[in-house]
Amino acid sequence: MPELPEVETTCRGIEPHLVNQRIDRVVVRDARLRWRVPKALATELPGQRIRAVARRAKYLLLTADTGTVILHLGMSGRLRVLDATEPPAKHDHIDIVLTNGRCLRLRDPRRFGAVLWTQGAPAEHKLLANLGPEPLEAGFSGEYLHRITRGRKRAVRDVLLDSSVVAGVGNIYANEALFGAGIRPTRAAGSLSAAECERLVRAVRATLKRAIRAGGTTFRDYRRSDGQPGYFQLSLKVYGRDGERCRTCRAPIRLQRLGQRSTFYCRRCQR
DNA sequence: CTTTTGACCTGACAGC
DNA sequence: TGCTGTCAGGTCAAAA
Repeated sequence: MPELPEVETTCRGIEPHLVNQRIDRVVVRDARLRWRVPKALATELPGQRIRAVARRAKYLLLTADTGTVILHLGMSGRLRVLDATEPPAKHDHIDIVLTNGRCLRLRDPRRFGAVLWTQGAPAEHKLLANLGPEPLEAGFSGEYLHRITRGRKRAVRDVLLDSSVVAGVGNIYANEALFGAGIRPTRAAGSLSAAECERLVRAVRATLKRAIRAGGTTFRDYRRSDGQPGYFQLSLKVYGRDGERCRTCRAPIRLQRLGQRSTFYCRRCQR
């Protein structure tokens, strides 16, 4: 469900409600997420203050006094800040209850999400240690993409989804960025010229920025932390539009299976 | 080393 | 209405 723009939107939405607040208790109704939710969460956090809320790739990092909560929304996760007295619904697995009576509540029907606790530097945590550069930061450049794709036969779409290459790009935005750059998702990554890599990097950046500005994409059931939908789905050029006409050239958008997942492209605009 | 595949889950939706 | 099959925004671990 949530890709980088959705996680960023969530991060910005919850941050003002959490920073400098003190944690009263942590309620774990179901610990069976992707990895079992550690008991340390409920024993360590009460009494601590949340110092910062940040995002790295699709992970949210809640910095407390003695450690950091690492939170991933998986495919179906959603975070909201509401009154702690609000009765939990089905799939509302975890509450971080604040002393001001509010709480951060995680709902995750598919339980592909994760909530972990680390006392060390988050960047050195096993899950974060091998992440590539943030797509909106300088480390993700055309020169970088060109260099690391030399000799690679993988489809360029799959390279964009590889979090060790670039962090936080999912299937929707990979497809949208490839349309923006005029490159077919199925192209071998190693076949891209330096100019194409530069175009692709610019397209990834532009697509993500516009999606963040629109509050993310509500394709199925994503919601912002305040319950509002995102609006970027109105701007999608190819994703989910198979059979419909290309907004640029009117040719029908193609759906193709690439690996296990769908990819969408315009045969005329993307080469 | 690179690349592909299977696995983890529930819910929404299409088609019968 | 209800059954069955398919698909889904992620990503790790194991296999090829």
